[in-house]
Amino acid sequence: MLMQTAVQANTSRQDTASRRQRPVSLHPLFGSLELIGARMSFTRNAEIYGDDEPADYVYKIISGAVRVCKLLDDGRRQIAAFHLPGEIFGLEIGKEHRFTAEAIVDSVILVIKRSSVVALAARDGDVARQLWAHTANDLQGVQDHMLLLGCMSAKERVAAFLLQMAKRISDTNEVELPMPRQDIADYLGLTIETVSRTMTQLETDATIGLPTSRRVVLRNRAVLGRLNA
Amino acid sequence: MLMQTAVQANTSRQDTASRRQRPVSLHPLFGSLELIGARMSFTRNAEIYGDDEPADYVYKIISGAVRVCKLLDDGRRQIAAFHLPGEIFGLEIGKEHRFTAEAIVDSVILVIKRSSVVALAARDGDVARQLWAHTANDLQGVQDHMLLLGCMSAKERVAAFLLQMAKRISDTNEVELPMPRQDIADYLGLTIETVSRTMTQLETDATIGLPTSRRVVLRNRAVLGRLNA
DNA sequence: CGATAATTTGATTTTTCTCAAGACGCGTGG
DNA sequence: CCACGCGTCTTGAGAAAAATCAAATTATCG
Repeated sequence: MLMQTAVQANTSRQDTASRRQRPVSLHPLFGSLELIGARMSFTRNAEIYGDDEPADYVYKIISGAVRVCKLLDDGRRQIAAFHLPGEIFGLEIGKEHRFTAEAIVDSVILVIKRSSVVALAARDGDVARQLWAHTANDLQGVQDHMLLLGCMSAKERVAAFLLQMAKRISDTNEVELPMPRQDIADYLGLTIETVSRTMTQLETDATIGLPTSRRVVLRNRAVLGRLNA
Repeated sequence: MLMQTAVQANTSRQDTASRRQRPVSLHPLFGSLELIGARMSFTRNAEIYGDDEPADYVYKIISGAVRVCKLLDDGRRQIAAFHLPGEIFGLEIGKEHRFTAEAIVDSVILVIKRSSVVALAARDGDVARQLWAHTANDLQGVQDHMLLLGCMSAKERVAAFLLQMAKRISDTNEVELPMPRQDIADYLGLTIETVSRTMTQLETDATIGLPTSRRVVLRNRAVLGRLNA
């Protein structure tokens, strides 16, 4: 259940006054969600919701980062997506979540009752369309990810990942990755050693720079991009 | 453009009278589509729609089988999904298709104007929800596929594929696969040789039988299922 | 400063791919 | 009816990619 988990993980909840001062998001549908959601804090590695739990809430990241993943019985893990501030996750059409969501770093997350969003959609066709659009957008993301997992070499996967993160996090040539190597590995369908070696290799190529293990400088986007095609 | 492709591929179109005799599908939303769609025939390997073409139509398979795929510049191909009779594909929220759809075998397909479905959704909230549900269902399929591509060994992928096809095609222990080995390989992110070898190995194990290369008998579902976890 | 977690690196094994060739199935025409 | 050609499938041998196992190095935090 969300509340059990969240309450355990929650270390502080902003009061209503501080919420009101926040600028409203520009996101078409979910801008108004700030008004009906509650902020919650999750510490690093805290579970936000679990696989098979009721999907009674929708989440929007205020700050931090989240991984959405599935853990198989034998310990193998696939990370389906990373989410960053401003993004919405956990919206399902079915009754239950199909994946687990965890905070990658300490995160503040807006938690909205799903029923209130769905009720809004029932009255307003625009909102209904935006729910559809949101799911369609998720679909597109997973489809792109599928191409990566099905077609690409380790080097291509890492390159595609770095380009994607640079675009999403800073849209510059320098990124601070919020997630550890193991998360990157589980996202890309590789082992942590292969991710590490590939990064080193890209650095040796002078395709990227690695001031620290988490900080990446894209030195040659042409090469990184060509690795995709 | 659909019409260019489809008209080329189309060899016969049933007349209105014969369409009317067909039983209406039980699918909640799309049952009524029979009334507003046109039947078209596509020969084996004919393109139904192409990547980046306008997504002006939605498709429902009457008979045959379809692959939805993407071809990369360098010739690598990823098959995102197979579709079988009764299933709907090609529904997009954006203006253009993001994948290519091709007939795997000679197929008869109902072609429906997207605008007529979307117009219906604008008036009827139930229909709108069903469009959403359809996309959510696609999402679920791709998510499952992602787990397969990201986590599983060749043997596990083939086993999962065979179980899935058996369930969808006949729900018995014997299946006639409509697609060639190369399609299976491109679906599973493997080479044709690895698929072939894995099939042979499963047959040697007595886990499956292979009366012909396309016909598969599931002899030991327990073993096949355990390969998934 | 020490303990712990995260990352990198090395050596080796396993898996899968690649390249090559052979076998099989099927339809066509002799 | 059989031979031929063509597309599909299987099999084998060797190469390449990535995984695994193990250890060293680096960063982080109290």
